[in-house]
Amino acid sequence: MTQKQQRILNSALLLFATNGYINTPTHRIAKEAEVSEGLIFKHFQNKEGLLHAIVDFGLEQAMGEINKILMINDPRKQISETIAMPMHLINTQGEFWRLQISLKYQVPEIAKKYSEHDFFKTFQSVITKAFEKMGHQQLASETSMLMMLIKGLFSLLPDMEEKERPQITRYIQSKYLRNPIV
Amino acid sequence: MTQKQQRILNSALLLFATNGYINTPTHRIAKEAEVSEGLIFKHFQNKEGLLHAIVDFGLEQAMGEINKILMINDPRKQISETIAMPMHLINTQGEFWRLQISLKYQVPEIAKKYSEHDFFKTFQSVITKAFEKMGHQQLASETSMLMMLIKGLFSLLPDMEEKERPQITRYIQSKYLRNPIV
DNA sequence: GTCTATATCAGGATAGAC
DNA sequence: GTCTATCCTGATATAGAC
Repeated sequence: MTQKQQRILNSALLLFATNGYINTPTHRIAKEAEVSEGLIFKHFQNKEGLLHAIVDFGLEQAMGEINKILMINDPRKQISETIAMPMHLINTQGEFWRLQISLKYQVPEIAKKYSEHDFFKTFQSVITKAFEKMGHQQLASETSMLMMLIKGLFSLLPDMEEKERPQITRYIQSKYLRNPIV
Repeated sequence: MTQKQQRILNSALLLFATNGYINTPTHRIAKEAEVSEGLIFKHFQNKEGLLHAIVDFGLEQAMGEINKILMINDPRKQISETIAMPMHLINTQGEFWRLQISLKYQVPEIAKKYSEHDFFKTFQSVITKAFEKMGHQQLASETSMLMMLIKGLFSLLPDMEEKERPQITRYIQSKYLRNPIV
């Protein structure tokens, strides 16, 4: 990975996250990264290749976080940490998650492909197993309900000030753990 | 409003909602509506004009719903109905709200402009006034919290089956009304 | 690895006839 | 009001030199 390659990735992530993938022409990325436009294509084949490089890297980083949760024993603690995950990820990889969320509306096919990524699969399985340990009845519906709420967090949090994020996160945690949904 | 004008609006709404505004070329709309491409521009000046026509109409319809809530006396009932609003709107104007939600990620400037629309202003003022009547202390933060949750519903519900939508709606209603957030 | 120059093409928009 | 033909621009992508 050369210096310029790195610069391209950084600039692209920033621009994609800010203005959207579709609304970011490659010449804009080149300008921002101070490289020639052609270089982008030499390194990443095409614009979509560039996007993939960014997303793959971002999800790989995020995997680290989810693996931490996997190692927790107390299932209630696991659920609680899972609910806090969107906040943690958005606090640490803000641009990436902004981009990630926008993909669904910009390049649905690609977003769909990534929704099958290990990261999201593990996310879901952590929840299911935790609920199982807690002895919940309707595993499937409990799980999908919580997944929904978490999706909601992913789309809400990026628009909030960082210091406001814990409030809604704690809200979901407390209300959810107090009496889960039937 | 001629027949063909109507057909253009219908087709555009459907395509915009399904594939996104940016990903829908005007010739595709023309084909779907079975009119010539030029006609779109004669009637709506440009692609953006077409979008405005669609959104203005959609929001006007939605205003009717919010006005119903305005006439309710019991503030708790008002809050409860407000939380149910995303579900009602998405059930009745599904395509339009799919589009509306996607705009933020597709044409941010336009989405921003519409976020100042009467519809959203009224929405917010209904909540504030209801909380006021209920004697809440931190009006501003209570209101913005609920607005957040409602935004979340708007982005979640379109992806759920219609019959699953009441569940999460009722969840928010019950949990929220039982003990609102501090 | 990197740049410059250029090909290609799709999509938005206009002109003019009917 | 409506259609056909056409223009024009901006964006992706390639070629070839260094």
